[in-house]
Amino acid sequence: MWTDERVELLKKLWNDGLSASQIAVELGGITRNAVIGKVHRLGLSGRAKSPAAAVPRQRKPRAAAPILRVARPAMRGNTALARAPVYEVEYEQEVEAVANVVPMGQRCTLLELGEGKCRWPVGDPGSTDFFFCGGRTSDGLPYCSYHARIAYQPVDRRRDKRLGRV
DNA sequence: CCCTGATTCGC
DNA sequence: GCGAATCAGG
Repeated sequence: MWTDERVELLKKLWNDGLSASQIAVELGGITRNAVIGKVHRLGLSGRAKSPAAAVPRQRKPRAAAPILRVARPAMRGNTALARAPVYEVEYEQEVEAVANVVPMGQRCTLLELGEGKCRWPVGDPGSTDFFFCGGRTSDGLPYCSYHARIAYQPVDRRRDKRLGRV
């Protein structure tokens, strides 16, 4: 039922650049088809050419969130502990870099993981920004080729690579 | 496959 | 007027 109120909200959200499905969720109890249909009838159709570019995703909203780290391969017992402070800082840089590389489309949650999806974790598991890579697994490994490359390098080499000392 | 908006057409 | 089904595109 399109009350004046809901139509008003629809106009606002549509002009704010939200997608039809997002608006459908906001309004509730309605499908994106209904939203699109209404948008057409209102003559609001035709927006920004590239919605993807129009909606820049936020990153690093939190300044100093507590870091909960997941276990990662290639960590070597004692030495890992010794270099933890340094690694911590660099890990955040790595996350930022990786987060900008992994396409939105393939990212997935824990429950969405499955055979053939890269299980590499990106970010702080406690954060809403956290996600698993979800890329195509390579050669039966649980990682995509990109992350497999990182996973099987010793910590030292990985750090060197990040610091441009390769 | 995930998603996007556009269009059609029976209700 | 409404929106599910379908289409075309990324």
